Amino acid sequence: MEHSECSCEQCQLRTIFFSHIVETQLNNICSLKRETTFEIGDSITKENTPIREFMYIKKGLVKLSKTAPDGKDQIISFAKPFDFVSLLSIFSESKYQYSVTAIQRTTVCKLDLRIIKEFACKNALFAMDLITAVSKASDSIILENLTIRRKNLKGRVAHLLLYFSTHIFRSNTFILPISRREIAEYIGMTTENVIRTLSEFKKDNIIKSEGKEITITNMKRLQSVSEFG
Amino acid sequence: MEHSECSCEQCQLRTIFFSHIVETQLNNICSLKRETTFEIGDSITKENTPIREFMYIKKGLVKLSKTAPDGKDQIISFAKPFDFVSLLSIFSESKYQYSVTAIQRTTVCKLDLRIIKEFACKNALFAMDLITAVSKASDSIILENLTIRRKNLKGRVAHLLLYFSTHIFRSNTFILPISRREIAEYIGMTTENVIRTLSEFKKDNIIKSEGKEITITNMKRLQSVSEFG
DNA sequence: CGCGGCTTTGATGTTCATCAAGTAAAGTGG
DNA sequence: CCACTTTACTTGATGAACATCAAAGCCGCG
Repeated sequence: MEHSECSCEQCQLRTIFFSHIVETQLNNICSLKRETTFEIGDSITKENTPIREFMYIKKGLVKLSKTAPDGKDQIISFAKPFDFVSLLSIFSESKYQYSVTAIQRTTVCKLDLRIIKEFACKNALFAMDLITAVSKASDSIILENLTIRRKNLKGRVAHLLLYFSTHIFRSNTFILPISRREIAEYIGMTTENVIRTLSEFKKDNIIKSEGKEITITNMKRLQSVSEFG
Repeated sequence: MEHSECSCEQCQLRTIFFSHIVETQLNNICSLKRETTFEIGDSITKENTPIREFMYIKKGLVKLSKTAPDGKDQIISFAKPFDFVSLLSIFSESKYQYSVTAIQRTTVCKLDLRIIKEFACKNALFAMDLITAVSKASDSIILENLTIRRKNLKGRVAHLLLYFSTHIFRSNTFILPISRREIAEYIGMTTENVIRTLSEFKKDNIIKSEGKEITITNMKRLQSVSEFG
């Protein structure tokens, strides 16, 4: 974890997320921000710790997870910049319900949550922007979970590969930022069966893979497996 | 579906949900409300239809569901009064992502969504209340789904029985408001296996059941099945 | 270098879905 | 109101899908 600075003037989030905050107030907010960079595997927030900050991802990739009573992790979702993942329970709970962990080098901008709440209490349009963001973030998690639940093992693995290929990397070739075990924790299957499925995709020439490097060689086939599997 | 009226003066939701709206404005809002009563099985909202209204449940019980491309339904959650289920995607989407159906005689209060949005845009404290409600509603759905996913068949059925017993009816004896198939659609198993599990619970003297009437006779045992199963 | 974590494959067993068949209950039209 | 159709419920038999257990190779790291 390291601290760095990046100019607020060029921040794209500024126009998207704070569009209803006037310039003078915004500069005020920006002057209070703390920017932090997390390395792969670094914990950004931990479940059951108090929520004190409002955070957004400027760069990188994170996973959202929760540890079950038996010690096993469940991955809830992944988030990239503009996904505003830290919105999830910050307005309903005083403690994090989920952990957030960097799965790529990730830069996060933090603001004191009290300041954000104060602003929201005074600026209704900003509050409305927050509602929309919260609503979108939760909606996509709920929908994605439903989608995964109705697929079988192969369909789920195919779905995950397509998710990273189209949503995250926008390329047929990419470095999987997560381990086989993490895939399993996300799709709700065992590590062994995830590996078996990937091997099978490889044997059937649907993908090429070497370690974490994946190339989708037969996109149509993979899509069909995801849809009907 | 029938229309009726119930005095706003006694409405409990008034104090909870509209606590930051001044009396005169509130009376304004209340005068625009439309109250509707739905019978069991009646559709309250249908997925893919435009969202025009802000709704809250005053009485009864509903299920939230979505139809998969193959025609099979998935039940996302159940909601009782004060659960504000219609909050789910109304601020992020223009169409309902989910269907809401009455599983008990249910009374719903409807307000033009534009009016609510207008109020929220002017009244930041009200908007903050909305954020909290949206956040709570989605959080509990996401958490509940995670909880169910890590249980096996018996654990899931036990969990559902406990959910209705403790959350909804607050009694060891209750009339299940849903069919075996709906239980299956909620916990993600087949109808046959839900029935088999209930029969087994009955044989093991964990529950008594006759049709939809359920009595939990061995609560500790059922809790243990839910926890470890 | 050795240890632990990640990956891989195979063998085995359990859990659960599917298929089939029948009863009961509830809605439908003549 | 009764025959008819449909939907819900139930049980059993079978097989497929998936978890578990075991063993070994690989890689990074202290």
